[in-house]
Amino acid sequence: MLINITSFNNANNLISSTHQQLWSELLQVLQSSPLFLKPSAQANIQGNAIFDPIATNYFLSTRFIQNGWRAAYPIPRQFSSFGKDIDFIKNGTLLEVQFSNYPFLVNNVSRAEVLFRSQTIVNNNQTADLMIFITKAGCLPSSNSTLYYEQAIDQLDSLVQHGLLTIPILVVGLYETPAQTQAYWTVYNGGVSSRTILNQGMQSVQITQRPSGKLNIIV
Amino acid sequence: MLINITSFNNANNLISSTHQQLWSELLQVLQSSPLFLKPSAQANIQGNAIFDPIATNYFLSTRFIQNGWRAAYPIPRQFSSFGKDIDFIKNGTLLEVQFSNYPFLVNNVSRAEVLFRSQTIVNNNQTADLMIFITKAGCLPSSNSTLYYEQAIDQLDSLVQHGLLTIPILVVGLYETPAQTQAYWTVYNGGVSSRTILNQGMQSVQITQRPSGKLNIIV
DNA sequence: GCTTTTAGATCTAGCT
DNA sequence: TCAGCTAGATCTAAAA
Repeated sequence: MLINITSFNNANNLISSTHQQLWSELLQVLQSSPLFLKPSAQANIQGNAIFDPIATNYFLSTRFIQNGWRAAYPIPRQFSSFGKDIDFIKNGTLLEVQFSNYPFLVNNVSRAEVLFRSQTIVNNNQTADLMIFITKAGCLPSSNSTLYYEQAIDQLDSLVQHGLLTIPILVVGLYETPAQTQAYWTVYNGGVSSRTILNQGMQSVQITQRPSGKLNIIV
Repeated sequence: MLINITSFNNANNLISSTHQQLWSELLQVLQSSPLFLKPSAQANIQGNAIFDPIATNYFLSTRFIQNGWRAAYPIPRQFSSFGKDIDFIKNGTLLEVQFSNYPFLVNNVSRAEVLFRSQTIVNNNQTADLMIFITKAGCLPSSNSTLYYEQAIDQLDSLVQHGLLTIPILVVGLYETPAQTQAYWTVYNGGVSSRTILNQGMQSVQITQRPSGKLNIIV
C-alpha cells in the first residue's frame, strides 16, 4: 500500500538517525502489503468492499515478527490498568497497529506517554523513546467509527500542542489511489469478527474516487 | 442504584462548595435509578442478564435534561477533531456517561483536559472547570470490554500522577449488592444495539456474589 | 433519500 | 471446561 507519515515531537529525527534501520525495514513491509478487502455486513451496504483489518493485521504481524519485533509485549505491572500488552516492541520503540474504533488512538498514545514520562524500562533494558502508530487513511471504505489517519493527526496535533503528549510519535497512514488494480478479497464465515476464512484470493478491483475524496471500490 | 465516587484534582472541593447544588441534584437522579437489565446475545451466555446501557442512558438522560443539563453539547470548532459533542454540560461542568468500550475513558477525559488547559469558553460563557464521569462498577455483569469504574479509577490515577490530567474529575460508579430485589428487564428486537423495545417490565431478580466479587443476576 | 460522521453497543478471538 | 479479561471487529442509532 501507499503511505503517508506525520511526525510529532521530533520522531522524524529518530527515524533518520538512530532508528533508521528499524524504519526502513518497517517501510518495506508496509509498502509491500497488498490491499485486503472484505464484504461489509452493514445494513444498506451489504457486500460492499471495505478495508479488511483481519487480513491486514495478519499480514503485517507475520512480517513484523520476522523482522524481530516482539508481539503482544506485556505492559509493566505498575501500569497494568492500561491493559495487557503493546502490539509490538523492539528495544525502545513501541509499535501499534490500530484499525479498531477511534478512541483507541488516545488510549494507546496516553499509555505510551506514561511509559515515556516515567522512563519505564521496556524491552532489552531500554526506556520507551519512540512510538510508531499505524492506521489507514480516511479515503478507504471501512467499518463505521474505525480510526483513520487524518483524525489521528488532528487529535495528536491538539494533544501535543497542549502539552499532553511529549513522546516522539510517528503516525503512518495506509492508503490507495484510483486505479484498476488487484486486491485480496477474503470472505469469512461465522459472522461478525470471524477470522475463519471461507475463501480468499487476488481479485481485480476498480478504485475510483468520489467528490468527497472517499474511494469507491468495485471488486 | 448505589454509587461510589472518587475525586481527582480536588473535584471533591468543588462538589462541596460552588457545585454543591448541581451535585446533590445529580446524586438524587443516580440514586433513584433502577437497575436496568437485558438478555445478552453473547455465545455461551445467551439470555443471561447483563447491564442495559440503552435503558440506563435513556433514564438518566431524561432526568438530566429535566434538571437543566444541555445534552449533546457541540464541541467548539477548534477542537472538532475530538468529536461532535459532549454528553451533557451545565455552565462549566462537563458530564459524560460512559458504558461503551474502555478506550472511551481516556478519549473523553483527554478532550476535557484540552478544553480545561486552553480555558475554552463552553456553556454560558464559562470555562470548563469540572468533569463528572459516570460509569458502572466491575461487579455488574456487562458486555465484554465495556468500561468499568475500577478500571477508570486506576487509569486516571496514573494519568493524574504523571501530569497528563489536571482538570478536576469526579468519577461515579454505579453498582448493586447481593439481594432479592427488583429490576427492569427489557427485551429489544432487531438484534445487537437495537433500541426498539419488544417488551419491558419490573421483574424480581436474585443477585448473588461470586468469590471473584462478580455479581450473578437471575431474573 | 443518500452520504458522512461520531457515539454507543456489543459481539468474537484468544489468552490466563 | 468455565471464568475473567483485554484487544479487536464492527455493527446500529442518530444527527448534520
